[in-house]
Amino acid sequence: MKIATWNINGAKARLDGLVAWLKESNPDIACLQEIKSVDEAFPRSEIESLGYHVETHGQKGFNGVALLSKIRPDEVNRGLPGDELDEQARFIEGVFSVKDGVIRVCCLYLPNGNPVDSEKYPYKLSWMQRLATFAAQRLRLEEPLILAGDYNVIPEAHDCWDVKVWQNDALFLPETRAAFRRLRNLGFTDAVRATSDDVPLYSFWDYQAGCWPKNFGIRIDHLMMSPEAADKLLSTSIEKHVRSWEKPSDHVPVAGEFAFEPA
DNA sequence: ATGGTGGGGTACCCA
Repeated sequence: MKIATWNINGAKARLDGLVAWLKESNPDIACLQEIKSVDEAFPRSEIESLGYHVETHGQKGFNGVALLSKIRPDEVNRGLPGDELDEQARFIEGVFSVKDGVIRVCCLYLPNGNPVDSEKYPYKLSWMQRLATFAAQRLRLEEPLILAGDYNVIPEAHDCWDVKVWQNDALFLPETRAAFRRLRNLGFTDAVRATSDDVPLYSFWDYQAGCWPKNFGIRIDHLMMSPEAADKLLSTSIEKHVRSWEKPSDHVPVAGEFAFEPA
């Protein structure tokens, strides 16, 4: 079973690429971020016609997440718990039946946090605290759980092309990386690093200043796995070629192949 | 060189 995450940077603008990617990559579950669409305007029928169930948590103008799946979710939850006043659409969770039980997949779009001297950085850190609290609660279920999404976190120095450029950025500040490590220390494993050495690997290349042709990238899109999910991980892929497609997103899909069987 | 590009939606916000 293939589970993928992709920040598509606008569902309507990226529909052709999304359809092409679903046909080519054929994920069983796809977590999309930055759909930049309200639920009613999401291009649902085009995706359903490819055999996917579509669940969205949309918002006007920016943010918004979607969960596409070949198997119908048994349960769907929208919004990260812990702050009822937070109206930003950044989180959707689905529970799916598989052969030996269930898997739980959360699609998240973590706040960027820049500029760091604005209210946006404390919002990012509090969102990460809420995520850790939620994740710790979910771990007690002892289920295969995958927290997939655009974390807007560069975990380590080798996850960016030049530390000097990123050292004061909200994506790499010590407090940001410490909050990400807290997830790891709870028991979550980064799927890509579970299947690679500490070599530079990127999932995002800025549109500006020729970052893509120069390979000036960062790795900020992650699949974090509970122990029960990590036990089933077979392989991962960063689908880098998608960045060369026409009208690309600035992110590429990141996927994990898992030894879960359909129910 | 304080730039550069792109989506959303129609004046700026967000990344």
